[in-house]
Amino acid sequence: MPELPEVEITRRGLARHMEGAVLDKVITRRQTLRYPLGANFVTTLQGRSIKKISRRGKYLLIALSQDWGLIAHLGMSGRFQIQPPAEVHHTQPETWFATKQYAKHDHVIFHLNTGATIIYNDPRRFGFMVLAPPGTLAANPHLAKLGREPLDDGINRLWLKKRLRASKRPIKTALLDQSLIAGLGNIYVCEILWRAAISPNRACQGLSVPEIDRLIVAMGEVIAEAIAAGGSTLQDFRHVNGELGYFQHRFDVYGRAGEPCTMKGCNGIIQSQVQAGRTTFYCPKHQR
DNA sequence: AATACCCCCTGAGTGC
DNA sequence: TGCACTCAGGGGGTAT
Repeated sequence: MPELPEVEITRRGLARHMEGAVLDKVITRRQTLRYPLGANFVTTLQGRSIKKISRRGKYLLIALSQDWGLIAHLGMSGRFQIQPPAEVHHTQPETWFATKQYAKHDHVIFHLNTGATIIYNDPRRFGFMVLAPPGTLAANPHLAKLGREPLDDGINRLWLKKRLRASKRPIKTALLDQSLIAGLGNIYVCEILWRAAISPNRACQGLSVPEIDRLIVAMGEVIAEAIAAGGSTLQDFRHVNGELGYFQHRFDVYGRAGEPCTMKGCNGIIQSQVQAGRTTFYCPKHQR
């Protein structure tokens, strides 16, 4: 489930098959996900070409012809699936669409001029898609307040120190704050703090410069490794079921309450606690 | 201004 | 086998 690495893997898969293609037909099987798709959703998208797919935090940004944009968020359970081109699309398109069987929670379907089909499935419907009229993408309320990207070199010791200096809240909560750093979620925040050997309960303003440095290094490593792990599973849709964004990745601390800590030289036991309504996993022995 | 809480929704897992 | 209950990786609105 989607944090920055999963969204990035999804982005790469979608980009490979959607960039340069035209949205021949768009089907909405319900009018509302987290938010209403809008009355102009289908009519605006159909016939438009896809120029580029990028990512900001956990948001997918789909740039379309005539400068329109589509912002997509996967929420907790959103997935994109790519289906290979089917010959029948071209010979009998209307029959094919009329008889097509969709899975439960397949909400939005994009049929491309390449013959490929992209299906958005989201059981919980915390995800959403919103159109951005020409020129409005950067100012969109969902994106305007996002913080820095974890893999950008814009995150450095001075900047982070300054942002944490005045805050009494726990570092765990701060790392989940999308207006500080965009893209981290509960799993990877736990992993980052574990690797940086910093307790999730530490107040932001009490972190030393060496600790902030460790945090920055751990953040870069954990996120880059997760993307690499996902990238290695990303295969051509002709050979797999086309599921994007989910991959086998072993976590060091998340979900491991009661298990021995695997940090080298540590013999602690992983604990869990609830912070700001979210479960935190950590090793009380080496995370200080 | 910063922070804490509650809510949206379905499915998977657990215990009885 | 069924039922009740808890929990889930996100974000936004509101209250303090």
